[in-house]
Amino acid sequence: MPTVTLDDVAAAARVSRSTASRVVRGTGPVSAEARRAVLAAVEHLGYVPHPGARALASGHGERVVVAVGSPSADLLADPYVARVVSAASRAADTQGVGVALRWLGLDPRDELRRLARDPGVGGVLLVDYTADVLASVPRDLVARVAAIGPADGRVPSYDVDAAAGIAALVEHVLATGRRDVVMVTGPGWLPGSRRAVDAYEAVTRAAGVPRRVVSADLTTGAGADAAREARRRWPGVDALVAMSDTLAVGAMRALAEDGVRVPDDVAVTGFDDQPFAEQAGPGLTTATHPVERIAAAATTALLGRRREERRTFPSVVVRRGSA
Amino acid sequence: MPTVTLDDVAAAARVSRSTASRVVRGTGPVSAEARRAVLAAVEHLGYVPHPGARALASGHGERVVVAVGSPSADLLADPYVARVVSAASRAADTQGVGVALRWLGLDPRDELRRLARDPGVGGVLLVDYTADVLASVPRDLVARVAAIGPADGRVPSYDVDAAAGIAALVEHVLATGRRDVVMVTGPGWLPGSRRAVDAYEAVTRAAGVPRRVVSADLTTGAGADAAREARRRWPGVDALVAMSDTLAVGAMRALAEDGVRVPDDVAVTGFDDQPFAEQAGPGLTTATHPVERIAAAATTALLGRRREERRTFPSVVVRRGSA
DNA sequence: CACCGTTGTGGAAGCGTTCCCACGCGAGTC
DNA sequence: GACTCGCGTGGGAACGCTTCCACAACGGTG
Repeated sequence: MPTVTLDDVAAAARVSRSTASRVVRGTGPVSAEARRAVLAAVEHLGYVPHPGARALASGHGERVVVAVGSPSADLLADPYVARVVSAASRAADTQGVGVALRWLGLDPRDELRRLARDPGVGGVLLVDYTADVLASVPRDLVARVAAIGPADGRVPSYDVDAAAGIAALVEHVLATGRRDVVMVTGPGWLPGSRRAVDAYEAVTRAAGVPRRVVSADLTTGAGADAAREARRRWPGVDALVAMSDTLAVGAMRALAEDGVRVPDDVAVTGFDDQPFAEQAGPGLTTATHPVERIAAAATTALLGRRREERRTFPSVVVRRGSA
Repeated sequence: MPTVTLDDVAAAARVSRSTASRVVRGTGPVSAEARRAVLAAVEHLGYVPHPGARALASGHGERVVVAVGSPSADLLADPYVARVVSAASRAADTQGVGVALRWLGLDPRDELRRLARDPGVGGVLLVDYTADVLASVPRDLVARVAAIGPADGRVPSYDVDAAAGIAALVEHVLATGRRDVVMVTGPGWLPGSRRAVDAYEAVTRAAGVPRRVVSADLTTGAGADAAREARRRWPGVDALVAMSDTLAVGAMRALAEDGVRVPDDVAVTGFDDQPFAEQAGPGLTTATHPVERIAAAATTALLGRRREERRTFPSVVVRRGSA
């Protein structure tokens, strides 16, 4: 089974290799007719660009590096990161390239510079980053970076529509008659935290109910603490809207230990629809976070050198027992 | 910063590019003097071979493919697979290579042949495979394959010492006075199932208590069903030893719904020590499964072309509330 | 002393792309 | 009608490496 090259495609389409290359990469001026012929040939011959050759000629490489930008290395073992890597690996496989996982460390700027210089790196997928990290992306790397999560305009962003998801959850809770809804948000350095709070505030303001926010790290322990803090500060609380399932499960645990019934006394919602959300206590009401689709889209875009400003993926509410 | 090429190295060492290449790859006859000069130049200039150029010229790349051998594609999204991919990606990154994820599909033999032929593939990590898949590894691929899990002698195996882990759990349960211990094992096609049962049988036989086994798919639903089946068939059951945390959590759920108290009426143990094991009901007693370490070791061995027959990693019991 | 294999070496031809440059061509401008 | 302009196109030189081949120098063999 001899490998199909761009020359084969060009010959089949009766154009030059240059034109075939332009069509495949989607750059430069090409007549509609030539484009059609080339695409047909690609389809027919089953052409797949050779990543090595591409890397060699273009000067920048093939590997996709999933770069974890959190200040701590713990998140490298995080299930969320694992899902991103896994989905990216699957998407990369179809293009004949591989994925690597790296922690940006304590000096992200430096590590990003190294990434930009590495001839083997075709693209960088940013995960769990701070605004700081986003700003340290070197200019010459920007074209090869995609952020999994919110971003400013400089770096393209692939993200769940968390604002809509959180808003829908808050509305759901209000629709069931709750009036004292506390938002449990993430740490301040996480860009998503701000966004979640904004969505929550918009809905609660419109509904004329009070706005109450507590902040916590994204662990079950912190979720438990947050639930207790909320009940202490606002004894009348009848709903807890958490920014993540992890937080929510922690909160439910604390409530159960304190003899508070879920959802009868306090409704609880999470976010992400992780596998354990289904297994937790009464079943956690949450909103989906299509991590796999997001990571796959970002990877494909990166490898295709297609540039998109931002792309958001819908989040839908999953009703279970907890709210 | 211009990239350092092999020509630069050759020039600095006052030899030809050919000789420099021989030294770098460690092949072919080279005088001691030339070798020394080249290595010094490599060191001094900070030379790193361009993986793309290498792949292009040599015809074969070095990507590591994580191949999922289960009959169903669902397991591609499995957290276990995600952990393997994630750890492999991290290990691969240190060697400057990438990892791809692929499902072997309904005809694993065919897909494995394709992998063997693919010039971009440096190694294959087998995951979630049947004995069948193991046997279909083509001869010329064997040297580039490692199995994450049990294996026959043909393919090197990197695996947790599940037998010891299960045995320790059964012993722990017996030590707390249980006498009617049911093993909940996985589906027959999974090589690990057999092993778990063997370990269970050895310990129960030695202790002179009855041997009782039910089999189930590795889902919470199946775990719930298995728990009910066990109680129906053996009403006096006072302990459930499951082959995985997922199974155990499902079992606990069914028991709770049926009004059976854990651990007072029935003790439950899992295996894997997954994150949710801590959060489940009374906290799941389980045994560790160092997936990350296993995957990392297998990847490193594969890339270093080091061949090991098999390597097992210890599993230790984690005591929580359920047993 | 012609012949041989062995050992170290350099030259050069690719590998499959991208990208720069030059070319032809028709439509506008003076 | 000679001129620029822009578009679509093709040619060809890289890109950094591996690998094949040729060759020189050498000691050993008939």
